[in-house]
Amino acid sequence: MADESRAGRAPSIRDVARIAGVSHQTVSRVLNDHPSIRVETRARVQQVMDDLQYRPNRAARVLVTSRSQTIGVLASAASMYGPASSIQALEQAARAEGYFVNTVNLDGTDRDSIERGLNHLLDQAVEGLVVIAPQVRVFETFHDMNISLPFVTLQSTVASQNALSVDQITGARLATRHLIDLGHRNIYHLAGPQDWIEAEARMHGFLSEMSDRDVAATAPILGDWTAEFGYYAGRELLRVRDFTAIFSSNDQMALGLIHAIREAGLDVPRDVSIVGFDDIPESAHFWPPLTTVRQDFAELGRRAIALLLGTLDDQIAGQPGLVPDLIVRGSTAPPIF
Amino acid sequence: MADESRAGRAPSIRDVARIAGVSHQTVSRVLNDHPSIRVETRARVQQVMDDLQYRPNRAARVLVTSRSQTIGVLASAASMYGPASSIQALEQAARAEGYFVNTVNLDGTDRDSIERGLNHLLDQAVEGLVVIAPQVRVFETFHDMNISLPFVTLQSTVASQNALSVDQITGARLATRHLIDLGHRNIYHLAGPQDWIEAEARMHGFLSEMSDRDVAATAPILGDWTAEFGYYAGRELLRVRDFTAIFSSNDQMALGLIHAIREAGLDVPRDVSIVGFDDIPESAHFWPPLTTVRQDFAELGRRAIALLLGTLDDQIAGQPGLVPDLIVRGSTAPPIF
DNA sequence: TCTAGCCATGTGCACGGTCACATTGTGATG
DNA sequence: CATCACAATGTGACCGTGCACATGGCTAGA
Repeated sequence: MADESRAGRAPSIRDVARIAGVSHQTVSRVLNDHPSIRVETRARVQQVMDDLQYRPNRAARVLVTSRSQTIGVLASAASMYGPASSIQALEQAARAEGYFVNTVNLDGTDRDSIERGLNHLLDQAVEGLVVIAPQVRVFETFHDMNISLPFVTLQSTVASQNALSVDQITGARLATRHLIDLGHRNIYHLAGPQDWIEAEARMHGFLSEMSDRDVAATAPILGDWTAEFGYYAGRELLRVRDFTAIFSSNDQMALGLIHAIREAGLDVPRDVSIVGFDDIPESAHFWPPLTTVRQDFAELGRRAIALLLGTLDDQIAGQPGLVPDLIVRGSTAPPIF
Repeated sequence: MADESRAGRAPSIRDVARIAGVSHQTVSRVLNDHPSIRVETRARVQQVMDDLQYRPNRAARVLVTSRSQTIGVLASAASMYGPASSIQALEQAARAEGYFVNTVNLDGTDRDSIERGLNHLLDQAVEGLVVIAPQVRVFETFHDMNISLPFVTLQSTVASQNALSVDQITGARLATRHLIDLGHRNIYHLAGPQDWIEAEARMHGFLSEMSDRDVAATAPILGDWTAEFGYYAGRELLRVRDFTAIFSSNDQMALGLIHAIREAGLDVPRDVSIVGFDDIPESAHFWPPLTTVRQDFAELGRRAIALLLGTLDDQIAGQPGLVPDLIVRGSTAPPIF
């Protein structure tokens, strides 16, 4: 019937060309801002494109150029505060550079899940990869796959060209030092899951600082990041009350700890001092407001894109990495003797 | 040099065909599980594909079929607890149905941002859209664009075929009723931003319930969802202490309120009862544990996919929508007279 | 034995762009 | 005035798949 485009297919470059009375190549040139086009011609073609509501077919373009202008993000634990913040910032940074971002949430840490996610991204012909692999397992599995694409890993605290992270050891040391400086000598550490790279780094930082200051440390407790776990761990710890401070590996567990402590009729920070990690937005309004270690997740995301796109200035590149800050609030105080 | 594939291009269906000694179409059949292929042939082709590490070119496939097997998610506020939970569940559900998911985080609520995000998804030839549009503005702007694609909107409390949401009004009524039943008569409502659909619905639910029970209501306070705001609003409210309970439109603001109340030397729930909304995982460990309204965000995400793919059983389709639950914990008690 | 019908496979084109190269016309230069 | 460079445009092939249709062989029924 209509002579425009048949079979429900969207108008193509050739439809535009025919109506505008030019060759398909000229239309392509308009599309790509080629300099050698008469203003008048460009305008006419543009007009037809608007009339037809023409939109270039990305698949066709990707097919011939093998370039997608897309960066893939492989994220595990994407709903946690840190990763979520990084992703958001990263997406914005990428967009500013003219790139698209495709995010895949892994549904597990097993090799299969990772492969599935990776395949999805490779199918999209992504040109680079940002891997948020906070778990050892994901990190290693990913590396084993030896990808030929340029990629950057986030939150993995590994001395490497393309691994970006906030210095967890320093952060943990800061937290621990703060407690020691306040006079605490019996300090527990509620760590994250064993298979999380950053959890291990924080634990390491804690133990190093304790040892450097000649304070005896008990074995850290391995948690699962949830407030729930912090609560039960707190209850357990309170059965033998042989500590005056706890350094929790994240804010949620710290919240659970405080809950347990207070439920036992004790006070934070009078009876027990608590330090968290991450500085989630809620921490400032816990009761008491939580002393914690702040990491700049957004900056991490931005740097990932900069590194990936190679637009990293020497200035930033020369920096030793992101350093976290200790935010002292109300959950820490000197111990009572 | 090598006779395999030239110019760094990945091996194609034809490379596989040549080496396996069949036509490219036969390879295509193996790829698509066509029934009429001799087992032996299939095995041989499969072997070559493995050897070459062949992976089908999605762009080519999309180009010819105009089907992408991809669902687009247009998300605003994707880092908030609700949307994030829905997205994660939705992604999993889609994957189970053999679909991929592409998520775009809007970087603003203006028309331009929405258009950019939408264009990105359309470029990917998505076959359906899930729009997480909790703000009025996003919701309306999106509808104005009258998309020809099938789509579902989430979190928008609108009576419509393709708008899915938890019943906010009921939720707000539940919270309010709980407070009234406890004996409270001076109840404030700390609402969400005016331009959020669900904030308005909750406010509406609050006012309706108050009016139904003949309890006079003061004008709600318009917040911004943050604990920070809740804190300052609390401080402000406490200057004239003319209430015994506050229903906060989300848990974060409730946290801020509790902070302010406690800082003023008062107790929750003895002096003031607080009810939140959402039941974020931390709420159970606030001090006191927060009475709040739980919404099943994950189910919402799953239903979005089911609705979009039309696999929704009549049973579910007939249901009136998701109903939230009141979770009574420690932040509410009868008022002191 | 002939033929219909199905199985297994092959041939050629279409999808919607980009790229390399060809073809004009035009003004500057010697 | 011939030559040349360049601007503006056109032509045809190609990217890697899937689809429609063709082909040949084999089996079963008339």
